[in-house]
Amino acid sequence: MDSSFAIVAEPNRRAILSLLATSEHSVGELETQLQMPQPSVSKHLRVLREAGFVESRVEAQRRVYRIRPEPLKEVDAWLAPFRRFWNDHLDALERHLDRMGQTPTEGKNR
Amino acid sequence: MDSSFAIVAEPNRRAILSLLATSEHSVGELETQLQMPQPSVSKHLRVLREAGFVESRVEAQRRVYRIRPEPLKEVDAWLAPFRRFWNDHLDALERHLDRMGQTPTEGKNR
DNA sequence: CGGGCATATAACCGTCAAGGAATATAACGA
DNA sequence: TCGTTATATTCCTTGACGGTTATATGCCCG
Repeated sequence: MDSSFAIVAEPNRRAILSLLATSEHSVGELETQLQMPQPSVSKHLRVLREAGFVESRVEAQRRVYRIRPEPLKEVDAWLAPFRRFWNDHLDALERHLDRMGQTPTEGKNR
Repeated sequence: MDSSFAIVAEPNRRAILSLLATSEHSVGELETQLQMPQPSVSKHLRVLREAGFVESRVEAQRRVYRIRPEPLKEVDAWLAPFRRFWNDHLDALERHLDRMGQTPTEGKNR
């Protein structure tokens, strides 16, 4: 049971997930959209399914796959501590710097 | 030059990044904190450096590493289309499920 | 200059996972 | 039932990656 990151590391799996992000798709649809051999698609879907990234619904002879959010949510959660490196609203950063005693000479005009 | 996801897939590299998320650290500090052989740390740092996840500053005989946000930012960006699966206000989620087709399983609250 | 500390690189090895080809399973229609 | 479509599984090979050990590089200080 490797980490969710290892699952998402595979480019084809990311492609599959991206397609499923928009709407659910059958194996055949994924196959043609990605121009990738069917056994490959099935194998990646198996990995994704067993890792909880997708689930499938049976519809006649087709299996229709859709996203399951939980594992990607974990990935998202792991990123949280890093978001401040880019997201940070400027004012929060400024408050921090202010608290640190830095008087940013000038260059901050408002 | 593989994708940023492959870099982050490695658990030890994630550990390194997590440590650096708080503050910068020298190689030796990482080595002891993670209880991992020094060559391993250096190799992972090399991978992280070449992929742009970290950069190093020379301080006497030490190299002090710190985070560079860009690649993680890319990862974060890739997640964007999926966020609506969990972040979204409940009613948006319901709209989504409606669009995805009716799966009248129970448990419609969370 | 020489020795010691801090970090990087090299070489080797084992593992593991992805790709491809062939085949198996399952469900539909006639 | 048979044939066809849709998907899953198996087997095999191959390449990449991480761990380990040993060695190299670089910098400081006596």
